[in-house]
Amino acid sequence: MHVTIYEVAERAGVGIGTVSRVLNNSSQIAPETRARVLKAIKEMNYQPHAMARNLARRRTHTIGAIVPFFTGYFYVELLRSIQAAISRHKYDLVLYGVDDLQKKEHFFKHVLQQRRVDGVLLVSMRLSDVYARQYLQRKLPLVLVDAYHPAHDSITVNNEEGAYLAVRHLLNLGHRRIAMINGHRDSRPAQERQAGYLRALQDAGLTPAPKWIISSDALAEEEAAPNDGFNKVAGDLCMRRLLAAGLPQPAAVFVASDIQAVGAIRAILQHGLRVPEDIAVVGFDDVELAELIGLTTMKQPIPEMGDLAVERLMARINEEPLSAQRQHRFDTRLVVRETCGAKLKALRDRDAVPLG
Amino acid sequence: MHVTIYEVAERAGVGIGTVSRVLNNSSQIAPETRARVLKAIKEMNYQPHAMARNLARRRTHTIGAIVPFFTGYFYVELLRSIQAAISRHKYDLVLYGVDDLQKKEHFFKHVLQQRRVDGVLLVSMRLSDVYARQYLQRKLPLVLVDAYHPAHDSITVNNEEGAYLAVRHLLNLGHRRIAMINGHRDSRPAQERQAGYLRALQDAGLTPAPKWIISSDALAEEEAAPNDGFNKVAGDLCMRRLLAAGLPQPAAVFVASDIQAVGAIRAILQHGLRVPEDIAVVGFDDVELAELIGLTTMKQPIPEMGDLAVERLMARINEEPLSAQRQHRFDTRLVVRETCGAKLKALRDRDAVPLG
DNA sequence: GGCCTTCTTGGAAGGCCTTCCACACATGTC
DNA sequence: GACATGTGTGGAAGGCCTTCCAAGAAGGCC
Repeated sequence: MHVTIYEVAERAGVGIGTVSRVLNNSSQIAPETRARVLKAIKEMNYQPHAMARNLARRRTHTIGAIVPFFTGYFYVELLRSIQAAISRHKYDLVLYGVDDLQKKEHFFKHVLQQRRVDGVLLVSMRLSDVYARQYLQRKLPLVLVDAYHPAHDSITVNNEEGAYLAVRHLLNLGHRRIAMINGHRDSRPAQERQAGYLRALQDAGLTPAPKWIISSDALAEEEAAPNDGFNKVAGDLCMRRLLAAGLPQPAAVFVASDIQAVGAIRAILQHGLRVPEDIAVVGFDDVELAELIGLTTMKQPIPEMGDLAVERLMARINEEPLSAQRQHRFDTRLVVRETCGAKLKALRDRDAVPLG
Repeated sequence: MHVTIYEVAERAGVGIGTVSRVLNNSSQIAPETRARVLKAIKEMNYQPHAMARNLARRRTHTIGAIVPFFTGYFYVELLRSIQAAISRHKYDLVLYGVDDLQKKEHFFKHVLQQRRVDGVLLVSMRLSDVYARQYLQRKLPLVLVDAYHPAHDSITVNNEEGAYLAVRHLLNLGHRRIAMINGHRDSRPAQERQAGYLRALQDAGLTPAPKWIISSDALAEEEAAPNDGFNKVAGDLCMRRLLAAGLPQPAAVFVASDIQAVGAIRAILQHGLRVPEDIAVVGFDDVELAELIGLTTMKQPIPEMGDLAVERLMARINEEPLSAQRQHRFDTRLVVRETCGAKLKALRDRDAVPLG
């Protein structure tokens, strides 16, 4: 039914090996022969059968991405850059969307064992030592993005420092009563961001108030959406708790993700308070959404992370000798918009009558 | 290196055919034999080689999705439901993200010719007759989502009616000066939405003002982002044009996509006007974002569309005799939030002293 | 002319599975 | 006992490519 390499070979009056060599433009072929083969290929509209190639080459020309698919924006933007980079390398991208963290093991296994892919990108998910070892054993290249394991390449962000800078910014604006809303603290980024928050307060000589650190894992299962807690509902609920915690109220909140910040802002407004006048808000991620709503936040270089992840993975797949460092950590950058009140303050300061 | 079916067969003391039959739990196998084979499989941690299976079965157990990847939210949400549905069918999803409409042909060809996938979902992209025919010829199942071609299955939304209802809603609120902002009008949804807008005005006895119908294709190439024009920048620029068109100003705008509406709203605010008091806005799509910013919009049943698309595709792949209808058209539903001013009006109406 | 290289080419083997045909055996029927 | 039927199994063929080995042809050298 479909044209095969045998038919092409026959038509071109050559052997199948020759056709294959033309296809993979390998080694030396007489220019005249190559032309004949190419002509036959064109005339018969021949396309090699991808599966057969994969089998013969022991390469699938495909990479798999295991991505949490519940939250949204951050992953989407990452996925976009990953997809673009992979496409540049002429690889296919198989997407394994994990909509429930319970199922992630299934995908780990699936990808690992069926040899459908040449390499794997694992996004924002904890890799257990068991699987870390298995991937190494099977020599299946693996790059972690927004996640970390000492035995594998990883692309992360300096979460601790980012959180530190975010809180520092709020401190510089004169705030002292600064709360924090976090995702589930079993994730590494959540832990690191909290550490940064604490360090910033301590460096400023402030004592963090436990009741002002609210994580979505503190919420009842049914309340917060499940999974990693980095979602709008969790942000909303955490903020309500914070507001219900009694006076004095925090004057500012550092929220560990933009999407939670959206929920938190809504809760503040519904409580009859204003952002940033009554409560200033700084988020983390800088997803597109943040710009739309004027959220001050820490920018993660999402496209760069995706790009680098793919480059690393390709290098592993092609067994290029890699430059020493296997772990890359990007810095974050403060993006000042409306919700932190900095612009408002600048206006006021300008208009204020100098006392001196 | 890897365990093969031969080794399993040897260990279990059976033939390879038997192992294969156990693997595909096909036909009758003596329970005792099956148990022996399963035991061997387990002991050797055997996993069949996906590529070899694919080659032998002439099935890839993979479906491809060609999705425009530049705009964002609508596609993401669709993709999420597609991914979930595919995963339920134990299929893999290969994602072809088209970041530039110029490249779409490349993917059409790629998918078509290399037989990497058992079926294709084509999202929001026009399918030329040439490719429509080629897909039929090669018997590669194809389902269009948010796109239409008479020769293939398609899942669409009643855009004309949706737009009609949106404008009707604005009319009901008492508005007469209603403008429209659209995406590139070479896309079918854009055309249909415009048709609905015009019909609503005409039904109300109003004459549409050409200068109040602004499409992103009217913008200079460099200004608007490229591709389909359904994006924030285009929305912003179109709105500016509208405001620059002189008095009287429109009192309401129907925007053909939520993401453009976001841009439009920003333009309105920056122009010193208020939403909805000075200009009411209604969007189209109801992406998550819409809820976040309180945008009144026409809801497309995005998850249902993704689900149905996959079901249809699976039915085609499995050559199930399909129920007659190949084209499915979902209805849209008005979701009233803040930007249309309906809630505001309701408040006022309640507080107003009855004149009678 | 004889021998050695260097190009270029053909095609078998191999990658790992599914499927189909054939066969062995058990059971049932008259 | 002869035959039909049904059940369970083995393994060759086939799916379509890449790769490697062998070998023919052509050219160079003494």
